[in-house]
Amino acid sequence: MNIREVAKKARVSTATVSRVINGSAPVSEDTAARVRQVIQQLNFYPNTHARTLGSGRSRMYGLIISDITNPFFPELVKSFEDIAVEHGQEVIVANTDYQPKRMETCVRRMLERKVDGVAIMTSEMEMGLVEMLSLRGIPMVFLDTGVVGPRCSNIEIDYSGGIDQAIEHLAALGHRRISFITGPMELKSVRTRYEAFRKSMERKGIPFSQELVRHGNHRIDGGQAAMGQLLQLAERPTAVVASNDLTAIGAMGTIHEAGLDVPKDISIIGYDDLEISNFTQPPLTTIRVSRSELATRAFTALFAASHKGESQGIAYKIKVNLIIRQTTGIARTSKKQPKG
Amino acid sequence: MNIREVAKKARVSTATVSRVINGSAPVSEDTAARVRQVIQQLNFYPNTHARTLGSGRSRMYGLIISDITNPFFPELVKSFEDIAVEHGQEVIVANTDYQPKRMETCVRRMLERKVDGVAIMTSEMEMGLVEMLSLRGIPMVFLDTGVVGPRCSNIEIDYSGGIDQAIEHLAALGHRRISFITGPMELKSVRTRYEAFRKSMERKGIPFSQELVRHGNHRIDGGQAAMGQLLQLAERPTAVVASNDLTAIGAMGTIHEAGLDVPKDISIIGYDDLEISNFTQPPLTTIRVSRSELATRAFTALFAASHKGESQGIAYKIKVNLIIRQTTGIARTSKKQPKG
DNA sequence: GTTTTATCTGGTACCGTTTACTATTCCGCT
DNA sequence: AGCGGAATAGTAAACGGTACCAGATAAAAC
Repeated sequence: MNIREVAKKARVSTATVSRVINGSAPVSEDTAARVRQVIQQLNFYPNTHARTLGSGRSRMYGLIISDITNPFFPELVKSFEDIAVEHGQEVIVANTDYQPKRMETCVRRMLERKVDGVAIMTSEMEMGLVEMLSLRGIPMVFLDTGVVGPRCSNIEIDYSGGIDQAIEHLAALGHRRISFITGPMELKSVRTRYEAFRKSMERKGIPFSQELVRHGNHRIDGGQAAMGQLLQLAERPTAVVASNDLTAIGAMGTIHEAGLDVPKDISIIGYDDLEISNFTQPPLTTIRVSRSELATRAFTALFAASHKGESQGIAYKIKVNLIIRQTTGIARTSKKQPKG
Repeated sequence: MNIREVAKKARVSTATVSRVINGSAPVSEDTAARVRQVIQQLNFYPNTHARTLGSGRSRMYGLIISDITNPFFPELVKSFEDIAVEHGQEVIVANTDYQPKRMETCVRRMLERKVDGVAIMTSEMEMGLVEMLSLRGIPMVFLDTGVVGPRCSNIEIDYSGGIDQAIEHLAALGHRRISFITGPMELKSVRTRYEAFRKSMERKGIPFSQELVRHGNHRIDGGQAAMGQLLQLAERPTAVVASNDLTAIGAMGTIHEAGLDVPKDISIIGYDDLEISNFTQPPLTTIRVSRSELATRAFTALFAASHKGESQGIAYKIKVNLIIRQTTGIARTSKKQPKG
């Protein structure tokens, strides 16, 4: 079943069938109707590979993420796919598994499949790879790299703004001893958050001490471990800001196990606002990063470059906002430590 | 950059280059080395679309799931992808969003992309579509449909076995008043679990009453709502079995909000064993369905059919097992109801 | 020494579209 | 009537590989 059969049955040339399918050139209403009917009747659908080969455009975008298993990503993937399908594009996704090295495999897969553009939504990057794509004129969009150039857009998440809101909120509740649990420090976005935390504390005139900082891995177990260490402190924090929600969830678990209460003994703030964060016990106060906005921006940038001939990249900035739920409360006056 | 350029530079024919790339026919070590070097040097990688068009095989499998946002699926997707890549295949995934109608779009996308096989890991099905695939000789593998035929395999999850283990466990703890919260009853797998629950109760000689059954939607909010209703009961259950983990998590939330304790007042058992279920407060007792086993089986079935010419489908059965954590405990003697 | 066989290589017809480039028809206009 | 130009439709050359067929060479068998 191919375009030739359709053409024969509709008594037209393959070119005309192609024109009807793509609306790429005017076809008289009579012929068009006839062709459409045959297509329907034969249940014909064009072979995308042949299409790509012939036209040079695959109608596909690549989406590179760190790990589909990290709850931050599925929502992003879904939003991106939805909007893509709406615009007649397909999406192929690839995972880097947090390894910058695997990024190469991902990019290569994108190139082999001749994507019309690629959204790189991971923090771990290899700048050399940008070149591979850029060289071939493939539109790109990044997260937090800051690079914007021809066919290369960037989306910047206002991490600092979020941290500011968090510190502000905690300060208003009387917290002065605030911990921070980071993610893997290799990631730029993690360092950004950490730096933002320091500066924000400084700005608020809250004493910042290295002893209140612990490193996690952006997974639940990392949060648990880090919180474990913080609870060992002679004077433990009254509030903890975590680099992401999973870390915060892990921290909460450890606090509970230690027989302490959130938020009575310790307040917690996460980052991301995963869907489950609304259903933890108690529901997590967190800084929301809208995945759908992220997806929309990424798609828009790509679409502008690949379909509207927009050659200059765009620099977006995404605002985040603090969602106050029930893991933050008035600072416990530290005069009495149940566990000292 | 194409195979012709490589051929020219290596002073061989395109056929030879193709042979070197695919190892499809013997090539002398000298020429092969030369070709490989040129490929390296030019950083050449073949165009998959042209490859597919020429050979008729796309080296891609389709994976149809309900919703990537449902935490059950990402792990499945990942396992499936990993094993596929290991075998030189790629994966394209499509979501049905739980709508049987959208299944058609998914299947069509698979056909357009000429996949070498498709794994349909959703419960919502449209048997007519099987025909579309079957007609074109595309290998398939299903979840819980029971259909096995030429190039059509099936994986059956032993839902009943899991429910049996759950009821057994609860009975041993002295529970006699056990609730069940279902998922959307349109799904076969949901009905199977429900039926299994009834039968298992009967077998154990525990009185089963319709009033103890509530319907959820396999999402957290459904579990919350259903649990809310159960708490209204004059005599409320001492244990609840949920059709999946999300439902169980929702139910737990409602119980907490009502000022009751899990498992002291009410025991809870989920189904699936999501990653987060290990980190709820308290960690959820649940019936584990191994996603990686599911993925492996699905892939194996497809691979056997598409690469080993195995024409007869395979019927797999996957065992599940109860993971006892901390949401189940000794049944509270119902003499006193705090909220009556 | 000739035939057979195996190994290696080149030539080229596909695969199923798209897209120049042409060819035809039908207008309105001078 | 003759002409220019839309509007339609057809022809055929790409696109970048694969795979079949055939030729050439070398090794093996007789």
